[in-house]
Amino acid sequence: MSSDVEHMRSGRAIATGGGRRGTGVDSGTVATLPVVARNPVPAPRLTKQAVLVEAIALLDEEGDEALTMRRLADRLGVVPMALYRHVANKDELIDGVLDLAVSEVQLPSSRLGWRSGLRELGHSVRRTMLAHPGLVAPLVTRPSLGSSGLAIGEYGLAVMLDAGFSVEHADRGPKAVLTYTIGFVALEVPRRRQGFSADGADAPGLDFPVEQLDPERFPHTIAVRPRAAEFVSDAQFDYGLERVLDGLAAVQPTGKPTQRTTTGVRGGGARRR
Amino acid sequence: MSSDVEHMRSGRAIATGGGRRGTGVDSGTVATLPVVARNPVPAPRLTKQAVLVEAIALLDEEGDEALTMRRLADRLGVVPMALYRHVANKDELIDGVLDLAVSEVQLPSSRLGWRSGLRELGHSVRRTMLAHPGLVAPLVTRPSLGSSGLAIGEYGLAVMLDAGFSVEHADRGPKAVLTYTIGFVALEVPRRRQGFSADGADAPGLDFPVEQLDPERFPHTIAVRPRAAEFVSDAQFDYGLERVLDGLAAVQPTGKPTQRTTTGVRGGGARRR
DNA sequence: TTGACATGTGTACAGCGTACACAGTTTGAT
DNA sequence: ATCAAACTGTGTACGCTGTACACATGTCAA
Repeated sequence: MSSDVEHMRSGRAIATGGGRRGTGVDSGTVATLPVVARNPVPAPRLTKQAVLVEAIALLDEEGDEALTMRRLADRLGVVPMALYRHVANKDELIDGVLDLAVSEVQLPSSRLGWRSGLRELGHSVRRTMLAHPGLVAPLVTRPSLGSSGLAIGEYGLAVMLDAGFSVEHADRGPKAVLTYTIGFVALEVPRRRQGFSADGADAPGLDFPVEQLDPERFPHTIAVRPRAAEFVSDAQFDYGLERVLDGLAAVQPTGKPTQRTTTGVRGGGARRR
Repeated sequence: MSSDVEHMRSGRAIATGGGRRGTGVDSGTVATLPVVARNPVPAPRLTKQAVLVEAIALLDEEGDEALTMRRLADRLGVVPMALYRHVANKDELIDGVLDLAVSEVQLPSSRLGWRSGLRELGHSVRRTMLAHPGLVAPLVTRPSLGSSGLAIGEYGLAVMLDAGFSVEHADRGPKAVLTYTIGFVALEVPRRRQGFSADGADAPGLDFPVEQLDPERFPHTIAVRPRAAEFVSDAQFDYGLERVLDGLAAVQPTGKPTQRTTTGVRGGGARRR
């Protein structure tokens, strides 16, 4: 879950826990006010959590360009500089938001077997990223890998080692799956953003209609044209994912045969179980 | 050829700010010379090409954050707004630069066979993008796909159809390869940017040392730790790429067996044993 | 000569991230 | 009970960004 956003600071210090503020024992200068007027509630101060949560909401609602310190501060009813008491700068804000989103990724059951496990992992990652399209750019752009990312890695590792893969394969296999998955979503998101017709009437991401392609240069592209629009489809995602999984099956240690539906026979189908 | 910097028309005294435009080049003398010194040469005007070429140079030399209209204009010895005669806005500039870079991708020989062809294509794309790290973010971020991108698609399609793959596989297979490749490079570039030691002493992209991971939560990750740094290695790239290719081999039509080459292929070792 | 057209200049503006000095409240030590 | 230190939010200000707009200049066709 989200919770562990901050703790990774080496020193404790940060803490920011929820409840620590004590009862106001003093009275002091406040005397000018009636005693009763003191608000017993410690006042809901801004916290890093609150900032990150609001940031992700802003991102989801208004897109990545809308995420500015000023707008975020506005939504929190606060002046822009107030945010800097809780995040060092905008980069740290984005890292925090990213980790928050990554923490939403649902890890598949660990009883699943390597193939189903990795497949579900890929789907889960894609689902989460599509829910926060504004975070895809930061995801591929930033080097940081929060603890939530580590948990994903741990899952992949575990499921592969359990299946009898060597350490090398267990390490690299899930990385390949995630690389493919993240790459797909990264390419997919901007193409979804600009509308495209699923029937392939016009290929998304092309600056010009297929009609005016030079038949000399692009004979096959023209012939296959109706498929161009498929770059962002579920089916295309599944297809590539299954190919990676097939590739892993091909190097699986022979000791434990998996239910790969045998038959190198075409099968062609994207999904196999 | 980036040096087509300006030309400073002699006649013009108007000034335009004093000192800048230092980009040097010609004719220090001048000034206060006979008024008649009209320049008969039509003057090498700024062109869109020149702007794009200079932009890519700026990007490569100083990183993506350095690519601003003002800095680019400076390098061209011109006022910022002058650029807008050649590109509609910064987005179009970036699209142009991106397409220019993509056009540098060397397509492998078409006699190569699907497996080697796609492998070389992946390597070629990666090589090109690593040569222009500042362009990776735009590559995954923008929906546009210039004609150079189409040529890459055409190549993949051709090599697959030649090998006897069905239209569906010929369409989707190369897309899977490219998705993986682009995803890998996208993840790789920011991790390369922040230094990391290849020996895995500290894993890149981690905000904290492996030592302080909770052994309960991350047992396998800790055990495998030396491999963490490998996220950005050539070997990891090759590994995943070979898995995708294996996956395609698994759905290859049986009619034409391919030489599942175990040979050669650049040092990139991820081979099975 | 004229005048349309293309190209580069200069100024200006809104918006961005954030440095810095300050004010209010809360807390801990005395 | 007092006082100093510490947080946390405020206000102002700076440098940088992309780019709208009006204008100066150079070229070429009529």
